[in-house]
Amino acid sequence: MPTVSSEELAAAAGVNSAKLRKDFSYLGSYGTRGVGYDVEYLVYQISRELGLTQDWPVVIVGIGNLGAALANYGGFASRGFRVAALIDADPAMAGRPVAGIPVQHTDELESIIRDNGVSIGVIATPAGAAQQVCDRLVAAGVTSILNFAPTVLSVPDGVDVRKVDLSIELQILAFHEQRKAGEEAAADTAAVPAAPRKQSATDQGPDGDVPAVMPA
Amino acid sequence: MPTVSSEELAAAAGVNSAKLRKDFSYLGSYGTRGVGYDVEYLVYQISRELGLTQDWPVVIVGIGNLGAALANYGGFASRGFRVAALIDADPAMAGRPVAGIPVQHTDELESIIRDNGVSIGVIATPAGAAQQVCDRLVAAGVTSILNFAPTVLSVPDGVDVRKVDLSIELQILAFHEQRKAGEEAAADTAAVPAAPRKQSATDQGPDGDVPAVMPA
DNA sequence: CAATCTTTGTGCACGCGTTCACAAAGACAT
DNA sequence: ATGTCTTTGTGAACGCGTGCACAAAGATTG
Repeated sequence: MPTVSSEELAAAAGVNSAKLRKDFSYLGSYGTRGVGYDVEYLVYQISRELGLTQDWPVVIVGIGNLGAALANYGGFASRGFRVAALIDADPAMAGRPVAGIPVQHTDELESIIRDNGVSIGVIATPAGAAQQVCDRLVAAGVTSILNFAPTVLSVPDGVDVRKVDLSIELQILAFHEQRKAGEEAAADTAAVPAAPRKQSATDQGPDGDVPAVMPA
Repeated sequence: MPTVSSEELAAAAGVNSAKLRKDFSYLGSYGTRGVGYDVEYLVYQISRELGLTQDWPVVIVGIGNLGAALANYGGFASRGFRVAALIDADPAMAGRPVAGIPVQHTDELESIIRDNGVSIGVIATPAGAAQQVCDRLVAAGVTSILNFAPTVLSVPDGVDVRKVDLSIELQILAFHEQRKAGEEAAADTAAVPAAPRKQSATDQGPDGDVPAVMPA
């Protein structure tokens, strides 16, 4: 029986072994003292807790470049997600297969959701269409939405929305890049608004540590 | 002069006003007591601290669906990012414009990086090509990499890598969805590995609060 | 100019999460 | 079976971040 100790796992993940054990203990007492954790059993228990052992039918609405990329993305199937349907508002797209799945027209959105028992929807439409699509998804019974459109969606209570902004990660990289470069960078060309009046003692440009407002 | 108070901002963002003021204080003393923060000045200071006032040339490598989606993404330009070049290994792609930018062949990767002073690279290639592309980017002088390929990249010290896994957000939604549904869900069909031996008192399936291992 | 009122900036205390440290559990050797 | 050795599971302490509460600052009014 292949096993791992919390110490090994912690070293591999770069975290504290005690924290790892405490986290595992929330799932139950699956380890064996003096031996460690049975790998296969542990993997199954974590998978189950995370919902990876269930089959989640999802629909992707908006089959542009991004929607097509998502449909082709291999990581979904391996984590229990099944693309139940691809939906697009363009009639010219209807019937055309993307990633082996025929695109269906928006008119059929409601019936697709109901027939497949879909509870998770992915929105990859232009910003302008996102809220409307969102409303229809929710009305048809979807309770979780992954939003790639650059809009804040408003939904009723009980519906979860997660927004993915593809430029945020880039922004974080740029933030660190800026600090790597030090403050040798030339003053930038953008107009600098005048300070409101006073000359604060601490008003001396970026310096010191990473501000708490920035994600790590 | 239009101003905002920390109270107004905190209410809008749904956070504590004291924390917001403390965060702002890391950037310097930009508020005026009795009045609030000068909006224009505050926006500029935050933008500068986050690196939004600089111009960041980036290259996108791998112009498939995802690469094309990124090239077309409007959010980049508005945040100081400029797509300096699109690069693909397929000779058939070379010269073809995507989002108004001609695709260039991988052979030119090094010269593109050097000529444009690119320090941030985006990898949207298949998993198999990612590490090789990464190595070439780093050798050419790139020090920050945004990786959309489903692989863990290894890089020398001093190079930042951020990995974007499009299915992680979906997984988080599924996790919450599972909890919404309660434990009424039928036992799933996957084979359940036998418990190693003992019958633990706490081994009674998911229950209680959200485990600390799960992101919020 | 003095008094008042608003809002910032921050010291301090509280609470939560991480880490330490160890007793209990169980495997394994003798 | 008894003892030793490894590793878990967790109580307790520590440290950090959040939020409270207030003094200081400055605008505004009479």
